[in-house]
Amino acid sequence: VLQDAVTDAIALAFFEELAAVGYGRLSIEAVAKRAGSGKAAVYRRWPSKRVMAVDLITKAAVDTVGVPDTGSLRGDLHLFLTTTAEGFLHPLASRIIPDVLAAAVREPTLAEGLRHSIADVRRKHVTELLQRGMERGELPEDLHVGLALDFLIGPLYWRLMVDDYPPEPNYFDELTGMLLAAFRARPAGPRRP
Amino acid sequence: VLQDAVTDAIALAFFEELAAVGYGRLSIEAVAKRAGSGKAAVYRRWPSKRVMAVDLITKAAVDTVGVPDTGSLRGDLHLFLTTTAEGFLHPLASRIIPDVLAAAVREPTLAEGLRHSIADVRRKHVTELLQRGMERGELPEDLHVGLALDFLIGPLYWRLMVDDYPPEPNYFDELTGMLLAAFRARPAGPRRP
Amino acid sequence: VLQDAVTDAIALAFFEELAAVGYGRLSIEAVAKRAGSGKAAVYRRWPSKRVMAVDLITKAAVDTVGVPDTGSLRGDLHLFLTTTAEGFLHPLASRIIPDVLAAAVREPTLAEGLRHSIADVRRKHVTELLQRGMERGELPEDLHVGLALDFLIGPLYWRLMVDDYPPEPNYFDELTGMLLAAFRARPAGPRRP
Amino acid sequence: VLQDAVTDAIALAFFEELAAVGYGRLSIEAVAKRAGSGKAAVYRRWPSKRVMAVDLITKAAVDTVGVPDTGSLRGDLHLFLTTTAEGFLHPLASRIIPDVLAAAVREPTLAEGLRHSIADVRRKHVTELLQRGMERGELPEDLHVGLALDFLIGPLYWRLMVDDYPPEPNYFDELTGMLLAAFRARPAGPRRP
DNA sequence: TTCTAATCGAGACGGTACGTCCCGTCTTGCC
DNA sequence: GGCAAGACGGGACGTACCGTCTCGATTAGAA
Repeated sequence: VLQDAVTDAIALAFFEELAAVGYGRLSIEAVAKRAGSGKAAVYRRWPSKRVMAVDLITKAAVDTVGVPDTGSLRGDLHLFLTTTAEGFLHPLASRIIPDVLAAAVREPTLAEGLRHSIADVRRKHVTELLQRGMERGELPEDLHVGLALDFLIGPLYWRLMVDDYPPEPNYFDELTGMLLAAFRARPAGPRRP
Repeated sequence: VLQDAVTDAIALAFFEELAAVGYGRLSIEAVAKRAGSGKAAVYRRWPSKRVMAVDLITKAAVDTVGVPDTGSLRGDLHLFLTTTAEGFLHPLASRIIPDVLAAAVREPTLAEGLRHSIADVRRKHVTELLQRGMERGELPEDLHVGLALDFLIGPLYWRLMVDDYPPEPNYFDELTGMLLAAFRARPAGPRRP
Repeated sequence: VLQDAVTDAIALAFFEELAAVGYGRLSIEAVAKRAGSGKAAVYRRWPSKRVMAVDLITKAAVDTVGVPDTGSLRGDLHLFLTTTAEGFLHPLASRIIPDVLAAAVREPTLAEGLRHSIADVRRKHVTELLQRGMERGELPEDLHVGLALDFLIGPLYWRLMVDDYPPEPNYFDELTGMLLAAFRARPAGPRRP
Repeated sequence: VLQDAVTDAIALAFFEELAAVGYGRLSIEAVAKRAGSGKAAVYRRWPSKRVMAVDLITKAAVDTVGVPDTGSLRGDLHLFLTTTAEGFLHPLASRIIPDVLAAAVREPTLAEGLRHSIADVRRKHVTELLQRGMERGELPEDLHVGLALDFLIGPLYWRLMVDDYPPEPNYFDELTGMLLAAFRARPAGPRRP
C-alpha cells in the first residue's frame, strides 16, 4: 500500500521542481531528492515523467476553475478577470504555466489532458457567463461567443504572462470596460454609415 | 577568422533544434551535430547556450516586424493580424515561440533581449498604426492605447498558440470587427445610463 | 556497497589496457569499456588514474615475489633466475613492466609505491638467499651484498627487457655460473699479484 | 627550402617534450608550441609522430657511443662504466631512456631503429674492448662474450635507471672489480671439486 | 503479538550526454 | 613558398546524471 504522505511529498516536489527548472530539464531523480524520497518511490507510482506530469498537472488544474455569478455581466467579468489574474500571478503558477504550455506543443498526451481537464471546462463556464448576460439583455443575441472567449482571456494572458507587465490599480476596470464595448457592439461587418 | 558558412549553418541548426526539443533540452552538442560542425566551432562563437540563444533569437526577431500602412484603420488591422498569424503558424516558429517565452521566465537576460529587440519595436509600430487611425478620425482621441495593444495581439495569440485552434476562413474579418468595436466605443468607466 | 565482481573485472581490464596502450595513453574510459562497466563504476573506486594505477599495480605485485630455498646456493640462484625470467616473459608483464618503470619516473607516488611493495621486499628476500649461501660457506663473508643484488637481476633484466633477446636453452646455467664466479672471488680491489 | 633554424628548434623541443610528458602523451602540437613554430612546420618535415621520433632519436643516439681504449682492461671497463653512467644520469636522458624503451615495445619501427643505430654499435664496440683484453691475456680465451655484454651494462642500468639509487663514490671501482672477477673465472659449468 | 510481505531510503549499476580540451588537417595572410 | 597563427571536424576526457535494480531497515496489516 503506497503511503499517502510520500505521494503528497512527491507531488509537491514535482511542482516545485517544475517551477524551478522547467519541464524539459525536470528529472525524476531531482523530484525524488526534493521530496526526500528514493527514486523507486516515484517510479512505483508513475512509469515515466510524461505520465507523471499529465496526471499531476491535470489533477491539480481542476481545482482552479472558478464560476463567478454576481448578478451583473460587468461584475461577472470583473471577478473572472481578477480571479484569473490571481492564478496567473501565483509565484509557482507564473513559472509553471508558460512552461507547461510549451511542453504541450511537444507532448500530445499532455496537450490532450490539458484540453480536456482545463480548457473545455473553462470554456463551458465562461460560455454560461456570457449566456447569462444575453438572457439579462446585457449582450446582443448574435454575439460571436467563440471570439468573445478569446477576448476574455487573451489580452489578460498576453499582458501578464507574455509582456510580463504588472497591472496598474484600475487595470481591471479598464479591461472590463473595453471588453463590454467589444461585446455590446453590433456584429462585425463593414463600417456603419 | 571565423567562417560565415559555418556560422550560418550553426544558426540554422540552432533554430531547428530549438523547435525539435525545446530550450531546456537544447544542447550545444546536438546543435553542432545538426550543423555538421564540431562543438568547438560553436563555442568559438558563443560562450554558452544562453548567450547563443539571446544573440540568435534577438537577431532573427528584428527581421520579423512588419509595418502595415494601407490607408484605412480596418485595412491596417486586418493586415497586421494576418501577418502576425502567418508568423505564429510558421512550422518552426509555432514550436519555438512558446518555448522561448517559457525560457525567458527563467532567463532574465533572454527576457531582456526579447523585450528590447521585439516587444518594444512591435509596440512602437502598432502605436503608430493606432495614431494614424486617430488622426483620420477612425478612433476616439482618448483611446487607451496601452490596453488596445494587448487587444490587438492577445486574442490572436491565445487562439493560435495556447488554444491551438486553427482559424476559420472569415476569422480575421470577425476579429477585426470586434477589435474596431472595442476601440471605437467610449472609454471604459461606470456603465452608461 | 561496491560489488566485487565489478571490481575484479575493472582490475583485469586495467592491466590488459596497460599492456595494450601503455600508462601514458591509458584512459579510464577505455578501462571501463574493456571491463564492460560504466565509467562511474571506476571512479567510485579510485579518484584518478594515478591512484588507481598505484593501488592495482602494488597490490598485484606483492603476489609475485617468490622465496626460493633449495638447499644449495647454485640451486637457489638458478631457481630465482628462472622464476624471475618467467615473470618478465609473461605476455602481459613484458609489456607492462617497462611502461610502469617509465611512468614511475614522472609519478613519484607510483615510484614510491613500487619501491615499498616490490623493490624492498625483493631486496630482503634475495639478501636472505645470499645470507644462507654465506652461512653454508658457499660465499665469502665479505661479499658486497648491495652490488650482488644488482648482479642478480641486472644482466637478466637487460637481456630480456631491454635487449629483448630470447634466452638460449642453457642460458640460465651459464648465467648462474658467471654469477657464482663473480660472487666467490675475493672482494673487489687492486689486481691481485 | 626548409629553414635549419626551425628544424633545430623543433628537434630540441621534441626532446624536451619527450622528457616532460613521455612518448605516449607527446603531441605534435605541444612540440610545435614549445619550438615556437606552427604545427605545419613540423608536418612539413615528418609525416607522423612515430617517424619523427625514430628519426630524431636514432640521429641523436649515434653521437653518444664512446670507444674507450686506455691500455688495460680494468681501465677500459672503468671508463666505459663511468661514461655510460654519465649518459644515464643526464637530466634529459634519464627521463627519456626508460620512456623510449617502453615505447619501443609497442613500436617495432622504433625498436628496430634503436637496435640498428645504438645496440648493435654498442655491442660491436664493447666486444672489441673485451677482445683486446683477451689478446692481452687479461681474460680467458673461452669467455662467454654474449653473457659478458649483459654483465657490463645490466647491473649499472638496473642500479641507475630501475632502482634509481645514486652511486656511492667508490661504486665504479667495486663494480669494475666484481666484473673482472666474473670474467676471469673458469667458464660456467658444474661446480668444481 | 508475531509473522510476512510490501514500501521505504539509499545508492551502485550500465549507460548517455555534457562542456572542455586537444588532436592532426587545412586555410589564411604576412613576410 | 615557407612561415605563425588559428579555425576546422572529430573524438576522448572526466563529470554529472539518467532510469533501473539491489539492498537492508522499517512499516503495515493478517494471523
